[in-house]
Amino acid sequence: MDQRVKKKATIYDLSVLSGSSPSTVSAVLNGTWRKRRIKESTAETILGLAERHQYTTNLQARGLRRSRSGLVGLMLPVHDNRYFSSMAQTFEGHVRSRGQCPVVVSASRDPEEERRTAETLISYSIDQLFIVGATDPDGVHEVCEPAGLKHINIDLPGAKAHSVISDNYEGARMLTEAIIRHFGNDAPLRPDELFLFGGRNDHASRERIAAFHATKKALLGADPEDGVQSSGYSPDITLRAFETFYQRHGKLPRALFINSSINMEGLLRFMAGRPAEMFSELVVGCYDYDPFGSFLPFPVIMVRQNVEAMITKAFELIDEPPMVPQTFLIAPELIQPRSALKGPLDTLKDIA
Amino acid sequence: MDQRVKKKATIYDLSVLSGSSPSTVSAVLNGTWRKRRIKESTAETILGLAERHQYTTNLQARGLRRSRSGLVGLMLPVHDNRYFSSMAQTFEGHVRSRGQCPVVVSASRDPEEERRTAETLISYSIDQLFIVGATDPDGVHEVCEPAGLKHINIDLPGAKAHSVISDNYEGARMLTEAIIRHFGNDAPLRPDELFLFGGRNDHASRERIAAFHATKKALLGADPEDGVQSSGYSPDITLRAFETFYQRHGKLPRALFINSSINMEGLLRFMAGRPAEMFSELVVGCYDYDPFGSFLPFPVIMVRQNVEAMITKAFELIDEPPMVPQTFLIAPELIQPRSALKGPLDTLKDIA
DNA sequence: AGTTTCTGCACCATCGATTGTGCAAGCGAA
DNA sequence: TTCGCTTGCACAATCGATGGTGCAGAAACT
Repeated sequence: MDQRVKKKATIYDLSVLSGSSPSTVSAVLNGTWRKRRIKESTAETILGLAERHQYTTNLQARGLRRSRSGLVGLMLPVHDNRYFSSMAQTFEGHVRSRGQCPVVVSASRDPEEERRTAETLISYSIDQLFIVGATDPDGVHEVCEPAGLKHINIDLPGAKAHSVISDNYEGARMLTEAIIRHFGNDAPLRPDELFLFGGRNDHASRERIAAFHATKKALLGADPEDGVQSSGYSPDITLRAFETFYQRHGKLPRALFINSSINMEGLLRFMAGRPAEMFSELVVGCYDYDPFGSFLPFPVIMVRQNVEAMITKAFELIDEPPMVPQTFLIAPELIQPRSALKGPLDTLKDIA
Repeated sequence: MDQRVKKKATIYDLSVLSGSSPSTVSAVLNGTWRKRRIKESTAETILGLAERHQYTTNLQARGLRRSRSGLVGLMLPVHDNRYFSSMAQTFEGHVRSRGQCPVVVSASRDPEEERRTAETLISYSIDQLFIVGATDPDGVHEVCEPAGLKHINIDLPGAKAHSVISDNYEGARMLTEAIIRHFGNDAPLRPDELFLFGGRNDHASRERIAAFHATKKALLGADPEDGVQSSGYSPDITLRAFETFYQRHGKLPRALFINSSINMEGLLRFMAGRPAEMFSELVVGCYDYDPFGSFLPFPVIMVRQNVEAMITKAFELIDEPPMVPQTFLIAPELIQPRSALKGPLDTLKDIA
């Protein structure tokens, strides 16, 4: 009946089998046949044959002809992190519901890699590109623009394309305030007891650091110079920052503002092998939400960025972009310690 | 100089500009020009023009002609989980180092979606497909086989394609033993104080459950019937399982074997809003490693599956597959509480 | 000088689908 | 009967790159 090891059926095969021309077959299979005034019975015949012979469209051929592919790209800094992986999860849902195919790749926060990755995706004629947390969004823009690829920045803004980012200043303000207030009036926090770890010189870090400074000053009346330890987005560099701090001061601060969950992993590394009691008085604020991180043995106040809202807004913008590049802020949410929130996985059905 | 809004340069454009034929241009650009005895100076001219005009290969056209795409697919159940996201991260590294383009998609543990996703990827002529944790690996195989697509199962085995999975039995044995031994001899664990939560009727769960039973019997001398609460791979169903248990017994077990980090999130949800003291005596073993999970306020012994080894083995197998489908076991590793291990992100460079 | 062997490249079919255009047959109206 | 409109489809160019084949001219050899 069917050919077994044979190659896949094409419209030409179906054309021979049905006695119609390839163009007719094509029209029937891609749904434009009514517009082309193909008889219903002809269509049925062809659809039947397609079914029987397991026809599937060669999307590379279609893409070549149409010069688009049905692929929608998401470029992440990294996969292995709950913030970005929830981004990927949410993104996939949106893309699928539009009948397109999501493609998720990471570019390691390397500007060079970011551009190469964008170029590769362009070579596959992807239809849209969502650029998350790029180190050099405008560099990616320079690649997308001449190719006519619609793109949008998420999480870290660029100057040349629309951006949807979380309101880092407000989030960091809330977080700093929550950390300070957590101590109450019995043993109030002193300005030199609250430090920020993590971050580099990107827009998000700058905003967060600015809010951190401002809020400390506003609520604690002062803000020593050395309150910020940049340590990039690397657990190990953050670990070393903690070790250095510890060597110098003989202890950790009473309170920490940690710039991201990746930096928080640096704290974990610092904790490993040291006695749990060393951290029993610690209060931590972490910009990013991780369900497990929320249940550590000390209070961890977290900021959850509203991924769903960011992605939704990004789709809106990419569909009908305003004339001039704008940046949209999405309000993040303060999460109290010991909170287990629902995430994108909760929309999937599962069986026991 | 350059055209700005103009379409992308093609080999035909370069052909005109250089005075060579398209096939010569093609050969030069794809590196086969020595084989075709193209003069070095001709090649240089063309490469210069390509550079100047920002030529990039249209990979859909190449893919159509060659009937492969340079894309390598990874199909995950979900993104938003450290096990799978580390899989994605590791996979990307391997694919990139081979000069190909990784494509990561998730299929929600839905057999139907899994097959559809495979079909879509096939339509793009992907070169290889790595199928991770599929609910119906053989269903996916049925789709890949006739298309001649090389594929391999990871994490959950199939009968029809090679599989690389973690040694679930041994992992669960170690984990169960570690949980039991954690109690020492002062207040040794009774068989009815250790319960397993999570899992469904898949190969991994079955192995783990079998090892759980066997080890309980071996070390504790008995194993009550109701020691296992399946709750799929869903935090919410797991939450309900804990609630039900709690209602029935008025307390949690002293010790828990949790089938995966996703189920562990169900425990988090149970913890949320309940006093921390309720869990102060708890000992948990979790099959899966999550750095934050390792530092919860009670001892959490984890099993880390060796993702790097699994991916490496999978690439070996997909490159030169043995004749008959085989399943390869990769030893997982027992992780003591409060461990912050390095992960795939640590291979990336970062700046502070 | 005549023949063979290289060099260096051009020609052209091909991958599979899309889409603008053209045209024959059928039908109704004049 | 003839004109004109509609119906239903076929034709053929096209998207961009690839690779088998063939062929001129130069070089090497007898």
